[in-house]
Amino acid sequence: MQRYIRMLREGKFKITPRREAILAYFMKEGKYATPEQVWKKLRISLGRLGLPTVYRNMEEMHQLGILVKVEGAENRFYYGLCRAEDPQVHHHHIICQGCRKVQEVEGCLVGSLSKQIEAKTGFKLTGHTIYLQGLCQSCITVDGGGL
Amino acid sequence: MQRYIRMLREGKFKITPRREAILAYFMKEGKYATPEQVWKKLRISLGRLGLPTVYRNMEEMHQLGILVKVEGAENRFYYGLCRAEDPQVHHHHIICQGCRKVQEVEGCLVGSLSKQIEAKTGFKLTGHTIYLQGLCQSCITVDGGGL
DNA sequence: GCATAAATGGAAATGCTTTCCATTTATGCT
DNA sequence: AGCATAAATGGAAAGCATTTCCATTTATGC
Ligand SMILES: [Mn+2]
Ligand SMILES: [Mn+2]
Ligand SMILES: [Zn+2]
Ligand SMILES: [Zn+2]
Repeated sequence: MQRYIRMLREGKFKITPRREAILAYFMKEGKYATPEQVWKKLRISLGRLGLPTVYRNMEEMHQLGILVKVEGAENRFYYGLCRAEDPQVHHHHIICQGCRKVQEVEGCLVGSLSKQIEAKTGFKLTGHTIYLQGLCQSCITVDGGGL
Repeated sequence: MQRYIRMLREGKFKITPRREAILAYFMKEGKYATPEQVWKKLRISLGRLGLPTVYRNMEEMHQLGILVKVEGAENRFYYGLCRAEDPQVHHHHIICQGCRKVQEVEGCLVGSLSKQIEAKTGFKLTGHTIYLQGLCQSCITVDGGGL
């Protein structure tokens, strides 16, 4: 938690109850969620909470590297906590299709292949985004988990 | 062209002037585009053309594997023509950030690494989506191309 | 404590995408 | 060629995730 608070401070953001609550939510859940899902949950304990506030804060946290952002089905965006030691260091994530848990995948999947890709296509690679879907240990066994 | 027409037929879709026009658009442009961009262009020559028709047809073509669908910035979706011999055979695409040209990248970037990923994460991989961004030959030289 | 810029919430706006439905059209079959 | 029929189409309206506005509240440094 302190880690993420520090990242917010470094980004010149104030530490507010709403931001702490959002961080706590993701620390506890460990799964990816939409701003609306977070809002519905936190609204209860926080009394008052605006949906735009949740959208704003989650997007800011994404910009800071605290949250991963992925496009789910149905044209909505989901966010999950990035647990890498240093989120700035390029890496990827895999998301469980059963329970929506997010897990780090260290290293870059494209790095070692980039030369080949550039040779074959004639393009110069400037960036990439990878969405890995899978099933986590517990969802493999119970087949379906929690979704 | 005939290739794509055949794919439509196999999907039980009728061959209409609108569908032919959309295919022709992508054959000619070779770049990715939003339904709205396609609509604005085709509306002129077709006289009458509904934006929902373009959305519907492009999404159907995407389902058939004729068009690639990517999320551009600003939360909009872009489509580009898939030129692989057999679109059903898994492969990837790279998109030029300069001129938006779409090009095939044969083979799978994850395939050879999947065992490693599964070993490291404990997840079982079930799928993946890769967005490769780059600069095509002509956009490398003129730095910026056409965007 | 105080000043001040940042954060917040509720309402309203945005804007991409989809739905509705009456009308038109492609296609298979006489 | 003519017909029947399910599919396709367009215009208007609706949906809906996300953003913007702005008056009020609050975190933070001094
Ligand atoms: Mn991460
Ligand atoms: Mn392709
Ligand atoms: Zn799981
Ligand atoms: Zn280019």
